[in-house]
Amino acid sequence: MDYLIRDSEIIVNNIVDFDPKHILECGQVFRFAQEENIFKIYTKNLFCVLIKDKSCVIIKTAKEDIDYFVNYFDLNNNYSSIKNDLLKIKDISSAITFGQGIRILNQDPLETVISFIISANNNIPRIKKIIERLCKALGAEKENYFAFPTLEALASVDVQFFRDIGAGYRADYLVKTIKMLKDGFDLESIYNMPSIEARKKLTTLYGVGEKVADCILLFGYHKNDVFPVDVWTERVFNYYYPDQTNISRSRKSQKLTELFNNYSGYAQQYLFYYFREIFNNIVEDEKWTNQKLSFLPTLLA
DNA sequence: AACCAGGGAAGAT
DNA sequence: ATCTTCCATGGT
Repeated sequence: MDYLIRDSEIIVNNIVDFDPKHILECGQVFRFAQEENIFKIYTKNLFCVLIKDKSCVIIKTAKEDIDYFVNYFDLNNNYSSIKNDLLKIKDISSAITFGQGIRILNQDPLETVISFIISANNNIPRIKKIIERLCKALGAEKENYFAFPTLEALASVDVQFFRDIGAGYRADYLVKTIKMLKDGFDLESIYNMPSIEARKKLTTLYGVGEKVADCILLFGYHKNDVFPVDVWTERVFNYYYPDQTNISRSRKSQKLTELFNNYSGYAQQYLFYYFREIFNNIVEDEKWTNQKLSFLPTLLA
């Protein structure tokens, strides 16, 4: 076991497979704050603090929420073994080394659905602000933060509310989807569905297309056999398959899923995180050689 | 089929 | 400093 529980703390010893920075920056979660080596994470109506030490990470939370966070951080999943299996499929060792501390969180389905509708065609700083305002306006007030709103609270407001918190044209999608959820769309039933069927059901929600559905399946339901393709992972695909850059995103996602099977979600996270970072830093970073830069034309195609 | 609909970050001029 | 581009979905 890579962790132990002591009172109201979880101590994670294997920090090769657990890095708060990697976990929080790989695009799966929006409610967190970082200061030095302290990370605050808000999820559903719960809260925890991560303290990064030399050789361990300490997760502090309320004693009664320990079990929730063991599951939330996916602590009973062996990421060393996942990485090992991934490398047998394709040599993505640089991506795995770069984002070695990534874990796929087990997030609340309702929060994931609402958050990723907001995420569509949007940037992370703005997504975070919209969700913050949403929680502040409709979430239960806790000691130092606001919980994510319940479905009932979400259903109590109108389109103008979502416009006012900055959701833009996604306001309509949110109102319509929340009404569907209120009218009996069963988020729990998704857990037991095969991914293909689950995706079909999720895309009937307003504002949920294929990419958003895949994010919900991966981050809200831990379905590992989906590969969300956004602008960054499309560049990953174009890099590996320079002769197929013109096929649709949907086909690209399908091809990547065929390649990685049940490891698709993990592969997506390592590859997304690595390619986004290297591309963002590539121009100003002088240590990148011409040889390493040579893949850029296909990467950007 | 091509375009638009918030808006803020980030790059370009 | 100000302009332009980016972003995923659904409707026209």
